[in-house]
Amino acid sequence: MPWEKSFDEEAALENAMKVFWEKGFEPASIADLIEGTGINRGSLYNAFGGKQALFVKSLLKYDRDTRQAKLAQLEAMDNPRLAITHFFDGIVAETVADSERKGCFLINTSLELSSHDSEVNEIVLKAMREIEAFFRRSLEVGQARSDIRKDIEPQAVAKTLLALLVAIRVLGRGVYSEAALQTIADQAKRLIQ
Amino acid sequence: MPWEKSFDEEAALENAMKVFWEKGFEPASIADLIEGTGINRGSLYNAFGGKQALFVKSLLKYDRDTRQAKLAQLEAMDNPRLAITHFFDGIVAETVADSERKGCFLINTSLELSSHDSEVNEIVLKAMREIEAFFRRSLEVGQARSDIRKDIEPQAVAKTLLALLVAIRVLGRGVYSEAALQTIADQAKRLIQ
DNA sequence: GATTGTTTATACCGATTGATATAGACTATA
DNA sequence: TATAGTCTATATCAATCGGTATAAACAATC
Repeated sequence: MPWEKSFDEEAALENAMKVFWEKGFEPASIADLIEGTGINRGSLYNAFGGKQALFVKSLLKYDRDTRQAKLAQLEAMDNPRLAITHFFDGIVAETVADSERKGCFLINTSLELSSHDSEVNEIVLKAMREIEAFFRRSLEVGQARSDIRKDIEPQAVAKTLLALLVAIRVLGRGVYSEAALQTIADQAKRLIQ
Repeated sequence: MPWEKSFDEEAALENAMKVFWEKGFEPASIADLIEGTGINRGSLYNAFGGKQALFVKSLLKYDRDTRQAKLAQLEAMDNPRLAITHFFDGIVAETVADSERKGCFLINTSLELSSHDSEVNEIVLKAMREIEAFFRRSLEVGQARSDIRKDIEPQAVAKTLLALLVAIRVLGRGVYSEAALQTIADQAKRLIQ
């Protein structure tokens, strides 16, 4: 064996993800990705395949590191009502903390690509389904523990919470200020009070 | 005078709008616009300027023909609660009726371009602001007529209604089925009951 | 029928796109 | 030190992008 890999493939993927997240699939050029990752053109193609493959890897990494990690953390709180509350407050805080207002990579992708690429579409759909499932599960457990009002339908309210989440992410990209986003988040919390 | 204009500029703009609506600004090529409008390359540049100018004209036309027309129609009902109810039911019906699931041109644009182009951004922002203002006005009038519960804050609920509208438009592009969208619409109606 | 302005049909421009190929620098093993 | 594998640097590819230019076809006025 001559030489083990030198550049950090995971770090490169992390940087590629940021480029795609910020610009989207089409507008992100190979030149952008080369500059963003810091690795060479040849290495990039060798390590990740092509632009499309790198995008899919980036999206999966985002889903893993951001969405799945967040849901696992909230689930571990073992306090459904508080978990949902934290979720929404966290989303607002996260949205306004990002000076670039990139929004959510998954939701951005759902509007840019989902209709064109079935593999990407599947990733986005799975993420949405699992967030909704998390809400529903939380509502049901919360109701069982008499911590969430029992006159709501978990199935319907879970969908509405996902809707409000999506809206905060979309409107947070430039339309609404922090106060306006927090207003929506507060209404979400009010739904399950 | 030699010859009056022959091709229908308004019809061409209508068709250009559909192309941009379906594909978005970047992915829509000049070739697509030529094919979509049916008019020639030279005529297109002569009549509309360039791609960017044609996009702005298309977006303004959509805003005029779709959003402004809809709000005016609902306002004319002079029944705030029913107007909001009709609005949401109509959006769901409209969303699922479109087999291409194009969503809302304005909202799609807000995610693709608003951060890059200030003129486009202004058009989108104005549209959002006016929809929210319509909701707020409707809620206030409805409360004054004791037709809408008075324990809600029009300002906050108007923002939430806009959020749910945005979400229906986004999730309607491929994530959610008609039933799921209707569930969200029903929750919106439930908010003001 | 000549003139005038609008349309269409192409050819073309420079720039950029994603992608491939090649050559050389580098480092760890043998 | 020779070899093998990985990296960088660069040249290049065909295709496509938005936009411009040119010339012919066309119809209404004079």
